[in-house]
Amino acid sequence: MSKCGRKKYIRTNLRQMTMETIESHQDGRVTDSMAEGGSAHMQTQTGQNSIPTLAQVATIAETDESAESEGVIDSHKRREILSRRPSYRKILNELSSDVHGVVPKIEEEKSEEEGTPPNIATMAVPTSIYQTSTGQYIAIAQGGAIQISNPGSDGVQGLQALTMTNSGAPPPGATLVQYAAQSADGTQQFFVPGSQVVVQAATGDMPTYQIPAPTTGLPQGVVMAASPGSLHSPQQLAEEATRKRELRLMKNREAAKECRRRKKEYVKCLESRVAVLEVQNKKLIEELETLRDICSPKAD
DNA sequence: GGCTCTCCGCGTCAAAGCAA
DNA sequence: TTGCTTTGACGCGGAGAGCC
Repeated sequence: MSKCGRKKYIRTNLRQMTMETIESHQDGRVTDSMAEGGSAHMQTQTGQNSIPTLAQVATIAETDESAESEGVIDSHKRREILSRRPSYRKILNELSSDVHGVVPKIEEEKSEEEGTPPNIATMAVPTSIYQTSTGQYIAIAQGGAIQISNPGSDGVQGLQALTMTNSGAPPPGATLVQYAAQSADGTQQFFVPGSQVVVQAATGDMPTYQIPAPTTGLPQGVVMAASPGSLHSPQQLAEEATRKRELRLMKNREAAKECRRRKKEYVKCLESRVAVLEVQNKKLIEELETLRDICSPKAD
């Protein structure tokens, strides 16, 4: 069996286990909501049968539990929950609001910490971080110092000197950045926050990029800076499409990492929850046995 | 040492979810 | 409706353990 074959086998088993969990719930209190879908498979909006996810199972379990404790269930709400794809963050945060102290809350975006390239994280806290089309990171500190790091290098090794000029008559609030392009084609593009997108290049051997202070009301977020000049030629359009794709892939790469981290945290929380409930269950069984002994003494 | 198995993380794609 | 985010699924490669 190949690697992928084995993985698929494991996944299939996981799905099977999940299905069994769902089916066991069909005998219980959530049967009405499950019956709406017609089967244990979730009915998606596109009409496809999809396998319920771990999170959905957890949601069902959570709903089941709350039904037991509160006795009142909004079936419509449950159907709504079951029909949606879950968000680990949301589920975990909801759990944490229900069970304080047991389930740690997933923190919102730690942008300062997680969004910072590893090579820059150990240096002075920058106010802006840009990425060039070649993967280099450019950090602009509050003092105006600019640092460039290569993604492959470690720490300060990737730093490159950068020349800043304020000569001439720059527009108010603008800082002129001169960066000697070292790529083969001599082109450099920056990814800059949306509120700071104005990039201007001078013709000649040394391209000049202008990054004014954020004065616009544009939403924050990393936006790829368009190369100077018009984008009307097919080649430029193709380059723009390529840049957009690279940006999308980069974002999705980071999103996937974050999603996996959340999923791991979510699974850990579920495991700890299981442990707590098992202990509770054991205690209740012992209590029940004790009460039985008291209420029905042996007739000797 | 080489081989196989198993686990893990990553990058990518596609589709669902969601907010404006 | 649209654009962005989130997440399941897939394939790949690396690492560690066990076996020969």
